[in-house]
Amino acid sequence: MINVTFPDGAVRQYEAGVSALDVAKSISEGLARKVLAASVNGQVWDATRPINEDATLKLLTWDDTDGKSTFWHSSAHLMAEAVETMFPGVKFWVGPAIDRGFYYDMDLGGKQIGEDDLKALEKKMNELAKQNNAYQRKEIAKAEAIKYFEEKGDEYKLDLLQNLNDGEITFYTQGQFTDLCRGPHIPTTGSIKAIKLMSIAGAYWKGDEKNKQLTRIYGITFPNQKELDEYLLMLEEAKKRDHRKLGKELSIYTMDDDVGQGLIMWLPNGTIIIEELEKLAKETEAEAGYKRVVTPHIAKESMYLTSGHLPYYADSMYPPMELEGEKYYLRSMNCPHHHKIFAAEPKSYRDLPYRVAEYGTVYRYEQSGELFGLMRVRCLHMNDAHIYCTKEQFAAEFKAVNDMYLKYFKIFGIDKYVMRLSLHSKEKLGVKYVNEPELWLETEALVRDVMTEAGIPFIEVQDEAAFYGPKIDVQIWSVIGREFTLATNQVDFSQGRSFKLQYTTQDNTSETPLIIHRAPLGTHERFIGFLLEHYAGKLPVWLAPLQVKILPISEKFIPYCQEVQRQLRKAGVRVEVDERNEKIGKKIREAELGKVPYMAVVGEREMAENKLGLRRQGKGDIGAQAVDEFLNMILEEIRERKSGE
RNA sequence: GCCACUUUAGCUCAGCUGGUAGAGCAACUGAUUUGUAAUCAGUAGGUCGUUGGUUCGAUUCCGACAAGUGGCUCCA
Repeated sequence: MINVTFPDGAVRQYEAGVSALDVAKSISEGLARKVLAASVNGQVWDATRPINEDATLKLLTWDDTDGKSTFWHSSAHLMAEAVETMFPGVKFWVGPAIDRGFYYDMDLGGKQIGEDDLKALEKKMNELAKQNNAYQRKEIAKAEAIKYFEEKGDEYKLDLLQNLNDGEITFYTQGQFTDLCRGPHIPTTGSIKAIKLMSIAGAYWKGDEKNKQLTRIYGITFPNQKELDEYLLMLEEAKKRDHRKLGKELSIYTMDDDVGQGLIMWLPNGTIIIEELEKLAKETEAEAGYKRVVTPHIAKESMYLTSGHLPYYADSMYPPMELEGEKYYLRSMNCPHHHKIFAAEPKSYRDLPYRVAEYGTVYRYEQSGELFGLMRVRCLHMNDAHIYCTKEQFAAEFKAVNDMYLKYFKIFGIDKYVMRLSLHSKEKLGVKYVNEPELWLETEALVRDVMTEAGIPFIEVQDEAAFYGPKIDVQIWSVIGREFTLATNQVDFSQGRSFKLQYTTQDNTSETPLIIHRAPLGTHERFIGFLLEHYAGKLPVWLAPLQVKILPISEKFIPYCQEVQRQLRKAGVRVEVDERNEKIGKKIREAELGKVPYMAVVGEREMAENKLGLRRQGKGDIGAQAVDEFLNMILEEIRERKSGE
């Protein structure tokens, strides 16, 4: 007999060799039907795998993250079985569970598949699921495994086997399909009741674009149809707040084939948002001791050789223009110009920290397939600044930048993000990163310490640094789940030396400053794209392109409305009168759909009492108010940059 | 850049197996002068992304190119 300890601390005795599924059955049949996998001594196991020793046991169901991912991983195998049935000779690479569903990468031997194939595969998967086949685990010797896949001619699984040893190799079989897999899996295919194959994509083998491209099929499954329907509905809802849709509906920006891919033209509404953001940045930066500068969008090749952009970043730059025997590049970053500003006049330690800020326009030649609405474009406006400081000043300056983020995030109510310490990768020194192994480690430690001391939670990721140093990136997600860096705070130990930037110390010697590159508001493009989604288009009053819409009940009240408009405009409020010959219901509806924060209905009563019949977007009628009373209220809301709800 | 898909009026979308296109909203005109999420009527608007090919005939079939979308690689 063995002792099985449950999450609540209860201990029950079972015969050795009992499976988690048996345990579940001993509790209730209903529970047994729901069990997908089990956590045995903290490891996720097949629910059917025998437990031979004392163990702590947690039964995993659809409600557990590990239960879901086991379910999805098993679904990937089910899909593979369907694929193999329909396309004999297919070779498989890997098929993991992901945040939402699963995928499987495969080599279809040059065969192209399309959406019709997905439908056929779904149908096949449903048939196979109904067979209710068991997922059977088998431990297997390496030699035998190699033999199996050699006979099958599957070089991908053979590649996987290279890194595995005897004793850690298992095969899983369900129905007619056998796969090299560490598991675990759900007990039987029958619990997969609702299946949706989402898309086909190319995926480079091992994620390297020099390798062959495999076919990847994404799918998702659920234990019942209702949850699948809900999931698909949720995706539909998310699309409604997609910044590309809102950007069009609210006339924020436009693009044009004749202008070029990834080149945003900001319409008047979008431009208002830009100007408000810049106002916020300029106020904040002035307060924090930054000086503003303005620099050109191009520079000669020589500067980008000095900066390291041409050796390390050339792929992301537009090709040069030649004139008068010189090559000029459109800039992809503002830093070199700012370094020249630093170098323009001699600096002493008394001038440091020297902080220069510019809403800098940069151009990046992003590959066409990477462009994405406002989030990934080829011309961007960065909330850029560079801080030149001594080593001693670094920690305080770096922290001050982090505080600036947090201050901004509070204003915008941004709370779903991850701070990421992006480190270099040793293998790519001299290729992607400047070749200074010691300095990398030193500055990475410096940043790590600042973050730890400030008590700001962060994660560390290899091979994500800038070419000139490590950075803290703030990661956010678009409504369709794509991850982006919203803001960034970077250390640069390299360009100061390349540009021979120096300051005179107290001892009258020369030192090279450390440089911080920072963009707490990221770029206008990505930040506004993010804000549109974050607010679902319902921007707070201070950012709203149109803040108040005055809606006359009939044309008799237009002169009064225009007078109110004059008053509000004089105070700096963005206001318009809906003078159209329409009924009030329609004017309200359109203002609501246009996401105008305040609507002022004006009829006989309001005009007689010098009032406005107010509505708040999304909330409906909030009662009548005197014009100056309303003006004071909205001015305060704007001044305080209140977030609305 | 690579894989898959999409592209019809300003917007959202119909258009079965090839016989040169339709709706709703928006726009314009007129009527109505309106009290908290769509007043009624009329008018105008499209060489069906571009370009080759197949065909008596192409929005429809095939190819190329462009842009967009979902991924991969890459990134603020």
